[in-house]
Amino acid sequence: MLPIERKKQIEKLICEREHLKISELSEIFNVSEMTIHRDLTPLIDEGKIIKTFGGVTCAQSIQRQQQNTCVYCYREYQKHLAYRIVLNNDITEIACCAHCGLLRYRQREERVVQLLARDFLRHTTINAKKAFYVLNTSLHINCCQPQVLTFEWEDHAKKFTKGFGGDIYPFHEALTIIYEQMI
Amino acid sequence: MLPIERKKQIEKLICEREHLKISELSEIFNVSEMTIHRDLTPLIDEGKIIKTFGGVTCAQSIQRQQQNTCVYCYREYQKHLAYRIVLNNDITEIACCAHCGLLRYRQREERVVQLLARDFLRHTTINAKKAFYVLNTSLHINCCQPQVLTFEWEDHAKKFTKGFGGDIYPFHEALTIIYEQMI
DNA sequence: CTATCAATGTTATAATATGTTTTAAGATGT
DNA sequence: ACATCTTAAAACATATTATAACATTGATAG
Repeated sequence: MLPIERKKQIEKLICEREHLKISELSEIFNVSEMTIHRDLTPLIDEGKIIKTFGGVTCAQSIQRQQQNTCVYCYREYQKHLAYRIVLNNDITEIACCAHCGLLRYRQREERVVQLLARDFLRHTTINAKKAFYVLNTSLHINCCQPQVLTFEWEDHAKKFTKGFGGDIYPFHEALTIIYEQMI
Repeated sequence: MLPIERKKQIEKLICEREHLKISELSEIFNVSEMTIHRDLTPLIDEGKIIKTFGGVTCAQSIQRQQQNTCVYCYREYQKHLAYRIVLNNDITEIACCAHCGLLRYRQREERVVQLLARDFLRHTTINAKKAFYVLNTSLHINCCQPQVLTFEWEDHAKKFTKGFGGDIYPFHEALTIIYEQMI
C-alpha cells in the first residue's frame, strides 16, 4: 500500500471509530508505531484529529460529545431534526427534535428571543413559531415520542398528512398538546 | 506496443484504480521504471495525476475526497441525500443525490459491489438496489434535476406520492429513465 | 555506411520512507 | 512523592524510490 493511501485510510478510520490507539493503527496497517506517529503529524497540524497519550481522537467527535446532545433529553441530535432555542444572553440551546424543543421552550419561555426549527422535508431553517406541527402521523422517525414534525408551509403539511395521516397544529396548540401528553 | 499507446493506457489505468505503484506499472507494461517515470511527467504537468513517493494517484479522486463534492456533478453534497457507491477496490464514491448516483452507477457498473442510498423521510441508510425511486414529484429539494427521491418501503413512497404526486419505480427502471432523460 | 534522433535502459547519487534504538515525558499505583 | 510502566519524540541506520547523467538500441535520412 502506498503511504498516501495509508494516510487517507487512517484519517477515515479515525473519523469512523472516533478513538483509536497508535498501537492499533500500527497493527492494522502493519507498520511501526513511529510511522503512524509520522502519518498523524499533518492531521494534527490541520486540526483534524487530536492526539492524546497513547491514541488519537477525531476532532469533530470531541465537539460532538460536548455539543451535540439534546438540551432536554440528552440524546444525540441529528441536524435535520434539531430545534434551536436562542436565549436573551445569546446562548443557543439545541433540542433533538420539535418534541423536546417545545418542552424546553416551556421551561425557558420568558428568556427566549428566537425559536428555530427545520422544515421536515426540505431541511431549511424556519421560524418555529410560524411553523406547522404534525402529530400522530404514521411515519416514525426514531426520535422522541409523541413524535412532532415541523413544516414551513401548511400546504406541505397537508399533502404529507394526506398520505401518512396525522394532525396539523400551529405552534401554541402543539405546545399545549405535547405538554399535556407528557404529564 | 507503441509508446503513445502505453501512455494512454497508463492514464486509463490510474483513473480506474485510483492508486498505482510505479513498480506495478513497470511490470504491467514490461518496461523499466525510468520509462514509466518519463511517461508520467506530462500527466503530472497537465495536473491529471499526482505523484507521491512510490506511486501515483488520480488527481480527481483526491480532490473529491477532500472537498465533500459529488463524484458526478461536483456539487457539495448533503449527508441525508448522499448516494454511495462502494467499488471492488474498497473505495467509496459519493454522489450528491440519487440522480447523480444512478448516472455514476452506469459508468462504474462492473466494479460496483454495493450501492447505498438514504430513505428520504427517515434518513436511514438503505440498499439502493431494493429502494423505491420517486420521480416527477411536486416537492423540490434543491438538488439535481430531474429529481429522484429514494424510499426504503413502497408503502412510504405511495403515501408520499399521494400528497406530493410523482411516479414510483424500482432501481433498474429508475436507472433507465434517468439515463434516457439526460441524453 | 554513418550521422542523427527518439526511445529506452543503466548506473550513480539524492531524496524520501521506514524501522530501531535511545532518551524524555506522561500515566498509574502505592 | 516516589517507583514503575507506558508512550512519545529524537537520533540514527537502513531500505526504497526519484532524478540526473550517460549508454545502448533501432530507425531513418542523406
